[in-house]
Amino acid sequence: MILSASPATLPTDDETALRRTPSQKRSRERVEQILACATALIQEKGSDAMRMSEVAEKAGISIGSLYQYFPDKAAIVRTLAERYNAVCNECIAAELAKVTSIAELRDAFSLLFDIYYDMFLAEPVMRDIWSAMQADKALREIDLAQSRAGGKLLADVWARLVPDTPREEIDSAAFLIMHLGDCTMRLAVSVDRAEGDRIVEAFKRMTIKDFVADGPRGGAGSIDNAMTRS
Amino acid sequence: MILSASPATLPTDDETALRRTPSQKRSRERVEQILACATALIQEKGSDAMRMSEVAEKAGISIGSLYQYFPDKAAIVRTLAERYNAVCNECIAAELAKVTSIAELRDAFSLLFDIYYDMFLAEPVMRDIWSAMQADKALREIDLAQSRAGGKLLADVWARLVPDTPREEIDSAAFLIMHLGDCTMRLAVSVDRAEGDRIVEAFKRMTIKDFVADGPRGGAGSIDNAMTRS
DNA sequence: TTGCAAATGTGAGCGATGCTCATATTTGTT
DNA sequence: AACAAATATGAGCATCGCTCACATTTGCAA
Repeated sequence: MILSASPATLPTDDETALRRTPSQKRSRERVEQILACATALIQEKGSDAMRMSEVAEKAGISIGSLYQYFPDKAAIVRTLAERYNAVCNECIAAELAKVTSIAELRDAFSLLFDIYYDMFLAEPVMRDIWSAMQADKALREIDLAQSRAGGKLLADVWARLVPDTPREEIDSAAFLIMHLGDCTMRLAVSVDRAEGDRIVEAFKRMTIKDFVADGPRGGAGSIDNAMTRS
Repeated sequence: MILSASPATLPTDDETALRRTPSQKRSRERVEQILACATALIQEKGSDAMRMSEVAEKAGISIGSLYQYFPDKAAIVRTLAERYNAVCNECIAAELAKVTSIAELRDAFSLLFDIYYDMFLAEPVMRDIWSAMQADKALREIDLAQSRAGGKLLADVWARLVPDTPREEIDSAAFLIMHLGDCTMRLAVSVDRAEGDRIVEAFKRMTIKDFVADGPRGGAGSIDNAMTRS
């Protein structure tokens, strides 16, 4: 599991998500333990079926203690979501940093979605959390913020490569692509593996055509550029 | 509102969703009234915050009567979802029926997503239902079935136009495009109108490039066809 | 019209669950 | 040792989906 493997390198919890900032060592450990137990329970039965009483019991603490740190059940899920996002962000930033040409952008994008797909396949908890997303408004906002952040990274690169396209258009297209990447992953892992693979490939081809055609508006390479623009 | 405007032309309720098939006129009216009140409440406060007691009260019936027809709260939402789907299906089938060339397919697709976008903009209840989707497994399956159904319509047309592409690949790509269409609509209506418009346009361009390049695999029109295939 | 079974209606209340709060215990500091 | 701040506790409250035993209405045959 991504999170438990290297908790030290991950960002500290968003303070807004915690009810009380743990100042003593014992309580800081307890927060980590709560998150670990919640992760295990989500893996076992899903975030929806996860009971706060179960989390407390598994962590060996009382219900009251649980609520000392997390204002509500959703806050636990949100904290985990933000940690997963941080991992994704590092991947995206690392891959896009190297890009200096459209061909490289295409390759980076292809690789990025392979990595992303592997993560989704390997992390049932991550999948569950994104499934629960729609039910929680705050979680949805975290998700969109994530797509915006990734989209901005992509748009910065993209804008440099196709300087004649309006920035607004680039931003919206990059935001959309990042978001649809998420959607594609969720879809791909919900069907059988063979179809999941075909779906991910189809998505990559679709988006890559966007790049090869020199930007979101379609460039000289696109046959029907004039018609599409009208 | 789509549903209340022409309830007679809509498909009768999926029998599996109803606990008891209403045989008398009174109860059939009651089912419709329940759905109408539920729609109003979802519009007002969202399906999550909608209380069964409120639905009963607004419909002027008892809690018990409510549960005579709908086995649970989700069943009400599901029934509404299926009605919205039926409307969408008719649109898709109607537009795709006319298509005999790739250019026509492109135009039909463009028009289809404009219609779809308008529906999403005009129907807050529809939006809410799709947001609640992830929380309900059965609802998610309805959604995927819908994408599969639309995808099949698209794949049939597509396969005729690009006969050399493996059918499996076409099916997966068409399924993906339909699903991503949904995702794009949900995203577009969750941001401000100007950005929503740009997002829908970006999606259409992305998918249209897919068609113009002669199929999901990319055809002779695609510059880097050989590279993409490898 | 009357009688009767099937259909439909009712709402008190059960069970489950997220969460609170008054109180008890532990920790760090002087 | 004393004390305040931090932390821990769990009985119990409030909410909500849903059930069930019983009442009422409807359609129909005699």
